[in-house]
Amino acid sequence: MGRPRTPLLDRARIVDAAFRLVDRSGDLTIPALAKELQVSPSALYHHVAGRAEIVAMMRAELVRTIGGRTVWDLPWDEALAVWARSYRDAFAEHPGIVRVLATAPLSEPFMHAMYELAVVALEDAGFAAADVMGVITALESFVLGSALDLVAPPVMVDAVARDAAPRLAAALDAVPAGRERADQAFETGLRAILAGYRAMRTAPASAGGA
Amino acid sequence: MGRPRTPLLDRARIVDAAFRLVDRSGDLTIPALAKELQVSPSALYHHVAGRAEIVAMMRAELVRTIGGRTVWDLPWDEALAVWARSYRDAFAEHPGIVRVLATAPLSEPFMHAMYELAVVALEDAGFAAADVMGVITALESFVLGSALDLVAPPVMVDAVARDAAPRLAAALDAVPAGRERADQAFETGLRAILAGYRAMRTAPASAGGA
DNA sequence: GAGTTTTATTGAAAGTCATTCAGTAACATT
DNA sequence: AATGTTACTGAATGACTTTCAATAAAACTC
Repeated sequence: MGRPRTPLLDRARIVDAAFRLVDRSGDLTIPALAKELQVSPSALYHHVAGRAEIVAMMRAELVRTIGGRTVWDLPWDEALAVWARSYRDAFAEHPGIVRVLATAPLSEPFMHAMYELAVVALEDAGFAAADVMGVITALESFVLGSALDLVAPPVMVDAVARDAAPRLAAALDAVPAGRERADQAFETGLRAILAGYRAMRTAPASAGGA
Repeated sequence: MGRPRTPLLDRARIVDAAFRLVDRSGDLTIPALAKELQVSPSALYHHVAGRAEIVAMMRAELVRTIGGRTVWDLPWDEALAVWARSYRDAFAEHPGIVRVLATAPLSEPFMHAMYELAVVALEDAGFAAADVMGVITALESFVLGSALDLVAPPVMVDAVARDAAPRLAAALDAVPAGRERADQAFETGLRAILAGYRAMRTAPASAGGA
């Protein structure tokens, strides 16, 4: 009892353990986290405001690793591709974190630096000022949706459903299983979006109802 | 006490109340749902197996409304656009349901009929068999990500951050707020993806859709 | 270096939530 | 009318987040 000779906790150790826990169990609870850290649950509250703050710190850590991997000096479309891939990879490295984050996502001050770089790169590449945020947001939505897809249960077509949906069954047979399936879909979508963006840049479409 | 003269609950009334609750509070708890239905929490367990089943029923209801709205007789790209918009609209009509569903999404037998129609339409339009599922999945990922974006807190750039991220601040000023912002980003991304898909398509199997 | 304040932990407790189960009274069947 | 079934209630369990007084070591003050 009482204060330990050397501190058992700090914010870094808490986030690390939180990642370990989520990667292992797919869930984040205070009792489990305290156990992982060999500490009583209430001890955590001297270092973080609560569970929500731990989640926010994990999100920040994730964003940090994304931002660090992207090189905005590349041509804009290559830079966007690198950005999207490392964004999704960051989720793929921690499967199960999507479930924890999906309920209150992103748009933290941490994102500002990253967004700033993206805005500059796209405007310098010739995108209309009014379009830039839409371009970034749409790509980010695709990335987040693809991260969800990564952890979604696979579409199963059993023997019964095969009769009702033969073409679907055949289309699924033509595709690999598991992670590779999700990777292919992601690359397909990424290529399509960037192709569309290239066309939009030369012939700018003011998004909206026009 | 005892059995009521006329039944207070059935599965339909439970789902309805669950939608009302989620639309109002953004959350789904058994006590709140029971209160909405003027019933004790334990009464619900005579009609559904548990909270997870209520969520599954809400998901099924959502999928039902999506499938009914799409017309696959249109040219493939228009059909895909209608499908994506009604998919997202279904979420937009129940903001807050994304949070409840995001942790275990879709790919139910309910989706099979819809997928089957999409596969047929795309293959008839000239997409390679190996590409079709990727095309559908990528678009679906974009739709789900956009649904998440719909309920995400807006990116705020306060006075301090304005200095650190001036171009981001300007780009945000060039864009409307709230729902319209999300709608614009969605339309931007949808147009880009479809443009990319058009370029990817090899050649129409036969002139014009059935 | 003795006394005081600050700090990092524990353990108990309150308030929520999902779920189960024994009781109860109306309905349905014979 | 007797019996069984059905649809509810209320109490209870175990898990969760969070708060707070108590404790003892560390850090500071003089």
